[in-house]
Amino acid sequence: MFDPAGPVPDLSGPTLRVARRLLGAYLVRREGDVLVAGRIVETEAYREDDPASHSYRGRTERTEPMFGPAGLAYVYFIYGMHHCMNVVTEAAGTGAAVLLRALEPVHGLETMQVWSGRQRGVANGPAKLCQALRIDRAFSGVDLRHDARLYLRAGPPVPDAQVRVTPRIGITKAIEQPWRFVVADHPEASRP
DNA sequence: GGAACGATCTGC
DNA sequence: CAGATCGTTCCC
Repeated sequence: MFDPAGPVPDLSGPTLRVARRLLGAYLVRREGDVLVAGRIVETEAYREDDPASHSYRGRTERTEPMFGPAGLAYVYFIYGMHHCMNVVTEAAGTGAAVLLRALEPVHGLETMQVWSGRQRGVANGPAKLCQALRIDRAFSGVDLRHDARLYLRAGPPVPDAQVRVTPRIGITKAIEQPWRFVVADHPEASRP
């Protein structure tokens, strides 16, 4: 089980390695007395030299957090109705991040069910996990290492034998890059 | 000012 | 596989 006062995960190093390393870490959401947490089981890496990345064409108001220090949140609004959340990586000045695509609920499942309006599969998708944790653009730019309402905590590392690497999902550029990381055979992953 | 598009999800 | 639905970006 996650420790709400435990250490922050190691977010240093290249984006691909951070995306891999974030598997098994906990994303925690606190709203007043309510605490909700999920274990990260699916991620995707987005680098600055990557045509599929929002940072590829330089800084904009929306993507500004991507160019901040590792550990910031980058949350964007997509398709007129969904939010997706990233963990920013690399040194300040470099635009890169890791998209969180699925969580395994580990605390506050009932709250996630209410917040997401679902009974099952509350966080098995990038937009669904934002619903389950009530994350929206207001959180873009917060420091996930120190924020009181949304933060990361280290978890037991996931062994290599349990990690599957595949191309990223839902993009139209750089579709061949195997930059998606999934905990193998995990029921909460958005896809095998 | 306007148009095209999108790191999704659901339901047919 | 089409449709929802609107912020962001880019071009005029």
